[in-house]
Amino acid sequence: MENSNVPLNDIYAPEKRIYVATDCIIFGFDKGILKLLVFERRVEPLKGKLSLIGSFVKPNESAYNAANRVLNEITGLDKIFLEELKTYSNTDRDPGARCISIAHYALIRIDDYDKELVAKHDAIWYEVDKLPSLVLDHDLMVEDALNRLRRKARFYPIGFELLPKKFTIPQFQTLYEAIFQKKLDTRNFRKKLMSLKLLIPLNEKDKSASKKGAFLYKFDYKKYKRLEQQGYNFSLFKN
Amino acid sequence: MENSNVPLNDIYAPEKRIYVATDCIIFGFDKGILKLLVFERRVEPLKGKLSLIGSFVKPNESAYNAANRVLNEITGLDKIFLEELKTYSNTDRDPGARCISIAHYALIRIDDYDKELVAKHDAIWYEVDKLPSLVLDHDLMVEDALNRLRRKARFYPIGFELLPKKFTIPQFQTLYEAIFQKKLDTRNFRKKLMSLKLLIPLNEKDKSASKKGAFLYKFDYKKYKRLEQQGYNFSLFKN
DNA sequence: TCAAAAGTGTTGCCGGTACACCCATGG
DNA sequence: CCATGGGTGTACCGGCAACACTTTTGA
Repeated sequence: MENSNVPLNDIYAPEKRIYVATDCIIFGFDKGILKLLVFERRVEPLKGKLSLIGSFVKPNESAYNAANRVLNEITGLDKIFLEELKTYSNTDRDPGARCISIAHYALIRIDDYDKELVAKHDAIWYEVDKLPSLVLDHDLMVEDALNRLRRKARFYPIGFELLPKKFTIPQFQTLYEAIFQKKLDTRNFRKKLMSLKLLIPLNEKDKSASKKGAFLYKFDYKKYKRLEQQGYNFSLFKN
Repeated sequence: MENSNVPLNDIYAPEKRIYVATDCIIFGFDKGILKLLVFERRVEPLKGKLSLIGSFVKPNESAYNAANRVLNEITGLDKIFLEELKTYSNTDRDPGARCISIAHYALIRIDDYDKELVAKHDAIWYEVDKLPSLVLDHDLMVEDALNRLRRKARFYPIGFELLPKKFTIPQFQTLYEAIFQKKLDTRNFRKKLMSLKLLIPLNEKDKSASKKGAFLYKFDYKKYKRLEQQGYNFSLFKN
């Protein structure tokens, strides 16, 4: 708004209050499958119904901070990938009150989070394509978040946000196949990923998935951030 | 939020109220220059200061509707390009009150709008790169909107939203040069634009800019929308 | 007749895509 | 010794970028 330093009752509308909340679409990747963290209500109202995890935005925090707080309460994680998705503000979206939600989406490493915390909050990981219907407009939020994730993953190598800190190229590829729901060519994917020069090779192999074992890498986050600020083009596919 | 059908005082936080507003970053294109519509305060407080045009979101409208209403009040225009940009919700962004703003950006044809309405609202078109500092966090909003416009224009031929209904190829190119702030190659630009097959040639010339005159075209909006839904790739440049 | 903008093709290069086989190893 | 997944190279093709001259016409 364009004003400030004026008494509230002067320019700030005395209209009916609008509540401000945030909801988080939390993606994880586990055993080759893309998952979503949702929350099952164990009490009335809407007992047994699934919903995204959210909260009101408190007076002393930004919407981003609110989303971050929610995420931290449930997963114990901090400083993870968290971005604003969009705002949902239809007047009839929440029959309980006039309430808008500033949705955020997050990418987390499933093996990092505190499993006890997750369980304690009645949160459950669902496979993205087996997710039942959620309350309110949360299905729409999930759909929008998936589209956003796909666009983002096409142009940025954000896959690493969902993988363990040490990961293999085949893991990375499996993740991308899960996101885009199609098979990718091993050689081309590898070539492209390597050409970004953002993976630091480790002298270690992960033998959990094969007898031969695959080399582990870690992501050069600092270099990535530097290039990103220079507007570097990371796109992993054209189509 | 995850709840509904419960008394307000039950789950809806009784915390200090957060006000919900929207601000519009309105782009126009006139005489080869990219412009922004801002609003000059003629009364205290902040007399003479420039600000974006905004409003509180009313209880009976969505944020998008609020932005649309604001735009309509000032320009008389309806059904124009209008998209959510992002939400600004830092606790200290508005010293007058705890207020968040769901910013939207709009692209309008300057020759279409009602000049009287604009003048009556103390609104002024400023060249984008000569824009003075605005109040609150509005400078940041403008910067974000410009980046968004550039990204959007790189992947979608949205230029037509800013041009008159009948326009010439050189006009289109000048607009893109204004957006990206660099010269583009005439032949390549034309070739690429034509290859999209979204321009309908008219048997008319516009001689206002040259003696030879340039052919006029109109945009095939329906075909564009159809292709857009199919996920067609419109990108006008790679870099 | 000239100034000023409109319009037009070709070529090289880079990057995307398609495609099939050998390697290493644990069981 | 074999089944399983890891890892590698090449050839074609389309699209991007670079580049200069002719056309039209009002003044």
